[in-house]
Amino acid sequence: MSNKAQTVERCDCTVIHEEVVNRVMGRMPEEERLYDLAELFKVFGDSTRIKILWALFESEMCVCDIAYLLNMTQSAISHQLRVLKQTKLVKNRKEGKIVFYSLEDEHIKQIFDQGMIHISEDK
Amino acid sequence: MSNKAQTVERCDCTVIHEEVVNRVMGRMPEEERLYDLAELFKVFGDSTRIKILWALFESEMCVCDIAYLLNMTQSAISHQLRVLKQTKLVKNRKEGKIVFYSLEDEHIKQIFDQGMIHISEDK
DNA sequence: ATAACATATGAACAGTTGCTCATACAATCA
DNA sequence: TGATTGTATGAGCAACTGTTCATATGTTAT
Repeated sequence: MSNKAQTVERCDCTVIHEEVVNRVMGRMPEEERLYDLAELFKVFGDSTRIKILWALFESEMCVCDIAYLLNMTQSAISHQLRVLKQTKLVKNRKEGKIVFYSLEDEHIKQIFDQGMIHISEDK
Repeated sequence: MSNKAQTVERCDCTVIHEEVVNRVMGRMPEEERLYDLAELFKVFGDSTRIKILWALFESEMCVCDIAYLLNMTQSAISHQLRVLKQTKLVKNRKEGKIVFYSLEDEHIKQIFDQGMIHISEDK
């Protein structure tokens, strides 16, 4: 509605192709959804977390094993697992003092596979 | 090979499930590919860049129009377009003083769609 | 030429991120 | 009980990121 009025002052140049802008504006997803999408990708945008998730594609693992596998500190892994848990990408299960982490949603693999395809297409 | 020897000193705890670790280790993609994947997602991990790309799904646009559409500074958009160009996600075409940006690879949309599906599944 | 406009770019700054280190917590075992 | 082991967590920090601001570049119009 008054989207246009809101946006005028920030852009320091003239709108050149108003029809295009209006059409695209009408087809953009909600601001909040795009923000959430960016937040999801932000979580994927760290190689430690990518490695953890990829490891969990194969099997549930405890913190110690993941740390060993990735050649990293238990603390570093634990911190990252917390991030992954907060964003509902992994869940955990306790067995004595050992905590096993696994994927919350196997769907993630498809996103990674799509990403891999993109990377492979680069020359 | 000597992967195991290499990694021993960093992990400050005992490996508990050696069979699991070894199996997973054997099935992990190359370090570099996982790094590249993280780099790709890192680019997607910013809502400004997500918005720009989503806009370009619809139509090629010039810098000014994108800035207006997203209610942001021309400079901010220009900086982000540079990032997207460097990572080969967008290309541009010059027409007089106007520079039109468009997607380098329509494939990206599929990654975004997968991400959107994941977000929607959250309660 | 000079002015106007679209875009690019470098410096600077605030905010964020991922790790380390020390330590706390929790479960098991002696 | 105390010692050991697996995990979690807070503080601190160096590195990075995204924006703003000022200015440069390049094109068109007068």
